[in-house]
Amino acid sequence: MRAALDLYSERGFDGTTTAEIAARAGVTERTYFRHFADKREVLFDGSHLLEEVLVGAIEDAPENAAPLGVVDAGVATMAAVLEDRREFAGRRAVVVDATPHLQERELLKLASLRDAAAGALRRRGVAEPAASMVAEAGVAAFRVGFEAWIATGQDRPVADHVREASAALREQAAR
Amino acid sequence: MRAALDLYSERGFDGTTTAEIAARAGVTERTYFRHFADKREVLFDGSHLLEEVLVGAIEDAPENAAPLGVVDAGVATMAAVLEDRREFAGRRAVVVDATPHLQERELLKLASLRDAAAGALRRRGVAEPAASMVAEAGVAAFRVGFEAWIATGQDRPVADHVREASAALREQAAR
DNA sequence: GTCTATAGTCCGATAGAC
DNA sequence: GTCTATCGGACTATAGAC
Repeated sequence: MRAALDLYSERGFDGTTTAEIAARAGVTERTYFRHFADKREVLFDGSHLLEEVLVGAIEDAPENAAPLGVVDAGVATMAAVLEDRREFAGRRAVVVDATPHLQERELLKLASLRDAAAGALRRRGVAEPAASMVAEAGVAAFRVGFEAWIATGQDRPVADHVREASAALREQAAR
Repeated sequence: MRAALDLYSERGFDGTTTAEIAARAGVTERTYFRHFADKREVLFDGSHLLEEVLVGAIEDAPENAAPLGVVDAGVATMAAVLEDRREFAGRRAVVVDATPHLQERELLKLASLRDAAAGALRRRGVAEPAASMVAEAGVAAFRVGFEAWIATGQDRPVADHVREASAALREQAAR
């Protein structure tokens, strides 16, 4: 993973071959593909951990709490996990933003996060389309907040940015 | 485009080669790649048209209309464009839902739609992060409404489903 | 670890429309 | 004369089969 991020940063995603990543990591190309399904996946390894945090937060929330509040709290918790990895997250974000192929994979991971959150809400009794829309809103706040955190040089906690994004949506919905 | 959709429906996306698509359309493989950047793009050709509809609707809205209302109206208009193509849209949705590679591309197109809407809102003076969040909410309503339309056999207008999704989010935001 | 199919790029040639 | 469409061959890297 480190070898890949370094190479993608140095030469760009398209300018890097899987053989080069494998060589820098000291393994063969076949071994690379045994660990990661494709050339992109190497940058998305920890994403299922975030999903567990979000789903867990939704499941553990008080029974009759408002769905949007539950999800907003969950995504803020999830964001806080990234606070410790700010350097890796920042370098990774630069590469992803520069590469459409990586953006696609990132969006698929966010969609998986959103589906998991919507499922957890439905299990709490939230009906459709409310469950899907609340999940979308939460993941959107996470994404927008994360981007602002990266863009502003990470001087404020990422969870603050995320909460600011969800507050902005609530305000607009009330107009 | 017809050749590709037919083949993807018959044999699946992975079971179809670009050479086969080209052959069925009566051109060479090289010609296929001059029209479409890759194997996926052939199913996403009209998407920039939807973007124009949405951005146009946002630009033409009354000056001090509420941003979320403007975007909701815009995505409902955009959805209505698909009403005429319900058969193509339905067949296409089946293939996309079955194929992660195509889902990724679909998500990228939705992200492009979202960025275009956020940009149009900023030009109207909406600040961040409100502009991004309102754009996310609108595109989410479009996606959720479209899926419900496909899932229910298209017996009600797609724009109805989209409006129902945005109404559900407003309701949740008020709790 | 070996072998192979296929997606996708780069080079260039040709030909009709206006 | 320029624009745009088709086509061909050779090539490389990704990714899957075994």
